[in-house]
Amino acid sequence: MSVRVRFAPSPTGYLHIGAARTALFNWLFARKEGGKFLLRVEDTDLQRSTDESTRSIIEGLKWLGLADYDEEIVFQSRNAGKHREAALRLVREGKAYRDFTPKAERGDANVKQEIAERARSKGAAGEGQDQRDNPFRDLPPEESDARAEAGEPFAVRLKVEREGRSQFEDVVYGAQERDYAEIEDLVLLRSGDLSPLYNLSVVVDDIEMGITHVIRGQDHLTNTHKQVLIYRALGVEVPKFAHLPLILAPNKAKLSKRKHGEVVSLTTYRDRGFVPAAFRNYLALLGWAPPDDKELLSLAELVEKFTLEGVHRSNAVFNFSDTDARQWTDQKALWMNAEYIRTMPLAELLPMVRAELEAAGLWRAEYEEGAGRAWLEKTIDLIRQRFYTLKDFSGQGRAYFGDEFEFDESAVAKNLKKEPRLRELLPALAERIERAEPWDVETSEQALRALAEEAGVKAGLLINASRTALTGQSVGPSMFDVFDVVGRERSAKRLRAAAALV
RNA sequence: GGCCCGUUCGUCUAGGGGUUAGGACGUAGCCCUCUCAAGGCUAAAACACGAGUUCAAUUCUCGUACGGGCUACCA
Repeated sequence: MSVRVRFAPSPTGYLHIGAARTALFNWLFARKEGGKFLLRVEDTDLQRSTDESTRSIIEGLKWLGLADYDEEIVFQSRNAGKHREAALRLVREGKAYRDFTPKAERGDANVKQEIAERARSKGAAGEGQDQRDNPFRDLPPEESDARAEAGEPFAVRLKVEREGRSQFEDVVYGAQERDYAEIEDLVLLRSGDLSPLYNLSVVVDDIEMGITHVIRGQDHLTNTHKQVLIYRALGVEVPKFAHLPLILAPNKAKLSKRKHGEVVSLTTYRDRGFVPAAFRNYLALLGWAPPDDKELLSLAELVEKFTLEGVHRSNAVFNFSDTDARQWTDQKALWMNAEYIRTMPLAELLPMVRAELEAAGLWRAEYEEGAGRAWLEKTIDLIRQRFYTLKDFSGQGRAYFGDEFEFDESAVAKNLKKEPRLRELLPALAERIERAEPWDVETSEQALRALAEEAGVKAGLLINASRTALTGQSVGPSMFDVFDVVGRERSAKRLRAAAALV
């Protein structure tokens, strides 16, 4: 049977990086196996689900290059009828039962509190109250039918056997067993509107979609037993399960939007200048490792090397600091982004730089073609060597694309103010530069070194002063490349202007 | 509380009965050098603990500790 997997996010917010990784692993597995990658939006919680979240999730997948799902998106809420039908069928077959317990007795108002109470009261076996004591569990079918027909509200619960163990094989975590006594008679359909609950919906949809491998976060591992029970009751073969280790915050807690903010949102990485391929590469290495030491992997290489067996069982810590701005996200992710920026084919980088320059109002029509285009490519290739994110092109790289840029105070202090003679040397250098023939990297260097020698100063003095004069900064590419790219006139102008800063 | 899962440098990880426990990020140093990166070289840095099995355990088994997940008429 050919592989069919799905990514099934619930649209209750932006795409979480953990979810993004789950999507990636599903995608990689599908592509590797020549199977289908499907998308299902689990929007059954109408209160919390929004169309905007759905859009942002799809956008996120698109950004990561995973939006080529093979079939129409399935919206879980639209299948509620099927889910209900399946549960009602189980009632008819005696595998599930109607629970007529009135609302007042349920006490499901504050569940968290209930769990806490349960923790305090030792000795209570299994989850919650043992539903096998539920008086409605063995209600004669006729009576159950009669009460239902009379309009008495009821929930539908799965009848879990009293003795025995549930088991399944997880591709990542191995053989899993759980005592039936640990599993309550889970609710399939809510009382009143008979709306389906998560575990039922997932199973029915996965059956409907012909899912062969359920690849999802480890937080679903324990509940998988419940789902296996539903598959069995429905008389359907269970798919293969592969649970993924979780991504944790530095304090080892589950990474959550509420507690950890924007670092967990995929859109943050897009907005802060990440190259999609770089972030995808980084994500792939969280909870999985290739068989060799190679870490910089293209999508094709990831597909080739990916195996579910290579996924590990221990959770991974996503290392970042909320006090140190330089470590706003994991250092390795940042490093990988820099690596991609400086080594990826220029043709692939260009559109991203363009978008960044356009957003910053630095894009010019002349960059489209011809000499302007050639200049743009040369310049980007030069400055990208030192950049970490796409944002740097409009930030640190600003002086290359426009005449309005800021002078870094410490750079001015260090490279301009330290030597009063620069007041005269800078204009002198400007003159020499204007006379350099032909104008290129060699002649500008000769001009500068000649002036330094005549004036009896170190070439470094003029070089560093020039760097600050031309770019406002103390760091950057080789100075003569900067002269070249900034151009003769602009260079001379900036050198003269900088004399005033000395 | 119960059940389940996990534990190799700060972080991501490789490895697996006998290894100088390997790589990457980060950190430090040196080289290169007009600055800063990049690059090259080097360094510091790990098998949670205790038993057992074994000639030998980081690797297997069992405990303990610690961490995580689940435990809803949420998804």
